[in-house]
Amino acid sequence: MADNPLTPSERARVGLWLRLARCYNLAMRDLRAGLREECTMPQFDVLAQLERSPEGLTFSALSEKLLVTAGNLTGIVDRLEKQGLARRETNPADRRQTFIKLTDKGREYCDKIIPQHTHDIAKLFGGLSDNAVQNLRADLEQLSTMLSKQVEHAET
Amino acid sequence: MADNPLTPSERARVGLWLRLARCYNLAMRDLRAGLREECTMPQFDVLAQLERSPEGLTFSALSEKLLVTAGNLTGIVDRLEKQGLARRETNPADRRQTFIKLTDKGREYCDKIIPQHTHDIAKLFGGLSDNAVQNLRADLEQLSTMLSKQVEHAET
DNA sequence: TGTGGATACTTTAGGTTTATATAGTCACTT
DNA sequence: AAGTGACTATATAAACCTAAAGTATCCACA
Repeated sequence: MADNPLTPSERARVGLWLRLARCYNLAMRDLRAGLREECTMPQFDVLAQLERSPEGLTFSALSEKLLVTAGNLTGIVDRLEKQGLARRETNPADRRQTFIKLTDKGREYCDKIIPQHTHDIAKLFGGLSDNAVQNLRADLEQLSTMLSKQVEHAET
Repeated sequence: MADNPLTPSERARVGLWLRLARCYNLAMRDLRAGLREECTMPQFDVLAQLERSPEGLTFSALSEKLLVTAGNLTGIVDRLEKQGLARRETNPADRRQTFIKLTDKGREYCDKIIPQHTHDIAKLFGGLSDNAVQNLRADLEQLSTMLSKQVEHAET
């Protein structure tokens, strides 16, 4: 059994990561249950992005925003298309690209489901004071930009 | 287009959730890459739990700790068993229960891979000061207990 | 001694995710 | 004008994940 020079500083960072993951999973579980019977979480994420971009979004744009691989989006968009909520539209100027857009039905659907989901989120985090929310939000904003840099740097 | 009474307070909570999810996904992506070729993240999570419990863990205990459904664990443990890293052991006192334990090979494997993963985490979060880590860790701890209560309460 | 209810794991069906491979398209170079 | 390399979307296999239904076991109580 190799004696393991685990410094307090390392231990604290592991603890940070475990708690971050736990919060994410707890919230995810609750919010998924709120959407159930409506649509899946990844499908909702795509719809919510499309709703903000009436001009449509390409697979790569969605991929960056949602931190999901483009290969993955193929299937999600397939299912949204099958439900009549979204549609593909090839870019005539660059036939490699495909714009994904909401259908009218998809837009109606968003008008219903986005406020509902927003309400679920507000309720789930309702136990925090507005002040605590502001602080945590700012800290996580800072953390996410740090992580972006870190990951980007590690790739090179 | 229904005009949408989205209060600043709600908006802030949605922002908190989006940033939490973004941090989780960024970190997950990086840490998964560090484990690749070794084992998958869910398999690692199970191994790390087993390593702390030499007496073994039941599916339900693992399910609670990892926030993963028991049905899901069946497959993960199957794969660990196939790799010779873990084994099932029926509880003679209650034959409904199964203890999952590390094999010797599994223990050796953990001795190697856990410190490596710990190092990856420490490096990924290395950009934060020890102080910032402590604060964020405490805030997330508080958030996770609040979410647990909230979810539990919602179930009733 | 049954019998009903609870518990523990497995199974099934539908989705999601990653990694990898493939093919079409475009821009730029030679 | 053809070739190279990069970008975009798709296809596939293996793993993961949830919810819900199914099976075996245990326990309390009549």
